[in-house]
Amino acid sequence: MDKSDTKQRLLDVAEKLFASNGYHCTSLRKVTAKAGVNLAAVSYHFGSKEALVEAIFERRLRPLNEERMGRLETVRAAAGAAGRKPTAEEALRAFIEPTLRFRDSAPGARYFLHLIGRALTEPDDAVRSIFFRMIGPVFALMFEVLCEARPNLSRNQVFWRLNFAIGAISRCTFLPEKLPVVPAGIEIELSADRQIDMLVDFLVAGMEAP
Amino acid sequence: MDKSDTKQRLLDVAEKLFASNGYHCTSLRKVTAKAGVNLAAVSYHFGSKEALVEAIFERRLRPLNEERMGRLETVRAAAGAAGRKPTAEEALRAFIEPTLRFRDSAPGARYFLHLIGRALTEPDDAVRSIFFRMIGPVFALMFEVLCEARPNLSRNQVFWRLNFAIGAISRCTFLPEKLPVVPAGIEIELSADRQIDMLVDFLVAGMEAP
DNA sequence: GTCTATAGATTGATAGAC
DNA sequence: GTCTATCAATCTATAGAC
Repeated sequence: MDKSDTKQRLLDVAEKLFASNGYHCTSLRKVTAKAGVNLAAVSYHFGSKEALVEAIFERRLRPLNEERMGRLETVRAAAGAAGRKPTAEEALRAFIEPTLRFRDSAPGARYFLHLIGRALTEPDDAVRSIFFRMIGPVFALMFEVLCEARPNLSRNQVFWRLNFAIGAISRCTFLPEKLPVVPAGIEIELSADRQIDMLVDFLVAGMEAP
Repeated sequence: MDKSDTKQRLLDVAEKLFASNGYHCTSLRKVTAKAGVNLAAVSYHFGSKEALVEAIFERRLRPLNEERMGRLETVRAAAGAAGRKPTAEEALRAFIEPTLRFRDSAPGARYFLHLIGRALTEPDDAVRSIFFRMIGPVFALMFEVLCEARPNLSRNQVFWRLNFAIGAISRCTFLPEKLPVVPAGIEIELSADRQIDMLVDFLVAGMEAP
C-alpha cells in the first residue's frame, strides 16, 4: 500500500501543479514537497521529469481516448448499418461528451484537462510530442468520420474546421480562473452538460456551414 | 543608429525565439547570442526578461489593437447610422481580418502571432497578465458588439461563443509546424485571405446558430 | 553603450547509506 | 523504498572597468 501510494501521490500532485503553473515553472522540488515525499522518489519511480509528465498523460488519456475512439467507431458503424453517412453532430458529440463529462469524473480530472488544453500549445518539443503521439489516432479517426459526414467539403476544409473545433473545445477544458478578463455577470462555471450543449450548438453550425 | 539597432535586434530575435521555443525555454543567453549582442544588453535596454517580453507585446499589439478597435467602432457606427444592429459577420471580420492580414505584414509578425496564440494559455501568471491587460479592451468591445449582433442570446452565451471563436482563431495564428499530426495531402500553409474565408464561414455559422 | 566577470539562486539528476 | 547530501549545469541580474 505504501509502495503505490507514493507513486500515486506524485502523479496527483504533479498533475495539479503542472496544470496550474506549467511544466517548466514547476520544479520537482515543489512537486515532492507538496506530495510529502522525498525528492529522489521521482527518479526512483519514474526516472525523470519528462517520464513523470508522460505517465500523467498516459494514466488519464488512455481510457479517455479509448472511449472517444469507441464512440466514433460506433457512430460510423451505426450510420453504415442504416445505409447513411454519419452526421457532424454525431461525430462532434462522440468527441466532446466523453471529454467534458470526464471533467467531473475524478478529483484531478479538471486539472488534467487544463493540462492537455495547454499541451496543444506546449513550447517544449519533447512534451508536446508525447501528447501528439497519444492524441494522434483519435484526431485521425475524428478527421475521417468528419470527412464522411461532410463529403462535399474538401479534406483541406474539414481539416481546418476540425482544428477550429479543437481550439474552441480547448477553451472549455481550461480552469476558469485562467480565462481572459470576464465581463460582469458572466457565469464562468458551467455544468458539463450545459457546456456540451453550448459547444455542440456552435460547432455543429460551423461544421455544417456550406 | 547603433543605439537603437541593438534594442531592435533584441526585440526581433527574442520574439522569434520566445515564439518558437517558449518564454521559459528561451534563456537570455540564447537571445543575446543569436542577436550578436552582449548578455548585459537586455538589462541595459529593458531591465529584465519580463520587461523584454512586455516590450515585444507592446510593439506589435498596440497598432494591431488600435486597428481592431477602430474597425469595431466603425461597424457599430455604420450600423447605428443605418438604424440597424451590427451583424456577427461584420464583428468577426473586424477582428479577424486585421489579425490575419497582419501575419504577412512584417517579417517577424508570424512569430508574434504564434506568441500571442500561446499567451492565451501561458502558465506564467506575470506573462499572461501582461497579455490579458493589453487584449482586455479589444475583448470587451468585441463582446459588446457581438451582444448587439445577437440580442436574442444571453450575455452568457455570447461570452462563451466569443471564447470558442478566440480558440478557433488561435489555431490559425500558430506556426504550421507546431500543429498536431497532419493527414496526408493537407495544405497547411494558406494565404491570409483563404484562411480568413475559412474562419469566417465557420465562425459566422457558429455565432448565428440559434 | 558595451563589455567581462561573477554573484546568488535554482534546477534535474544521482550516489550511497539505511 | 526512502533518505541525505551533493554534483554539475543553468539561470537572471548586476557591479564595475572601459
